[in-house]
Amino acid sequence: MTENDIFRALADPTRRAVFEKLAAGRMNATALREGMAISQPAISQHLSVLRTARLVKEMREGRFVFYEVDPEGLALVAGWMAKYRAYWPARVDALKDLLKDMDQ
Amino acid sequence: MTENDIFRALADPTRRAVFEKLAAGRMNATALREGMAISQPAISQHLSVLRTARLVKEMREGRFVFYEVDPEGLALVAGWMAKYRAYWPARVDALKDLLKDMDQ
DNA sequence: TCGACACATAAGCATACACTTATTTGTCGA
DNA sequence: TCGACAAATAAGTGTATGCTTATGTGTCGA
Repeated sequence: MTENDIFRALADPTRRAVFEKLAAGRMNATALREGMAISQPAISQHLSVLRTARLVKEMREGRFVFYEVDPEGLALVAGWMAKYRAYWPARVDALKDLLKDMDQ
Repeated sequence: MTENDIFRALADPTRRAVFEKLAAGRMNATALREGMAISQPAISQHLSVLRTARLVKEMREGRFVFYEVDPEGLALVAGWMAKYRAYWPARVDALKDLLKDMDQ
């Protein structure tokens, strides 16, 4: 789970889509696959990459494996971002919203 | 300059190193190359990718081209992060520092 | 104005990566 | 216990990517 693992994991649009789906709530691999034009092994491989990056974590339950967002990976992205905070533009609304949410 | 451009740009360790160097201050391509075991075209190509992602911007001055961090790209990463703020771990110190800095 | 320099572009190459189909492993319910 | 299902792994393939050397383009100073 290095910075490299994370950014390489996030570089693929399909993986970001998977991650986004999981952000809505935990889900098993088959449910995750629904609506995506992709094979079962492909999803499995993507999940493996995301898991290595600690962007998701798995919870085995019988023959199902539920996946959910792992905050650890996000924290590392945030850590990377923090290094460049001097360059964060004040005008970016997204950041302001961010701040508001965190300030509670 | 899409989300995809950004994350693909950040997926390469050499490009992140270049970006980090630029975060210390603007620099031309040749200066940027110093200390890196890489050819001149390689740096030029990396800068092109970073520029497309709006992670850096260029300023031509005579025969030099100075590069510097473009906040635009960082803002997009922040925007992506913001979507998952529900998962941000309170315990992550980096995030707290982040918050402190932003709260000024 | 001409040689040196800064940088970009062209072309080619080896490797990494995302995907596929086939198969394996493991768990459930009838 | 056996057939169906969930998921992972194996193996192979086309394309993307990061690198190189060679060359082009533009700007400077002697």
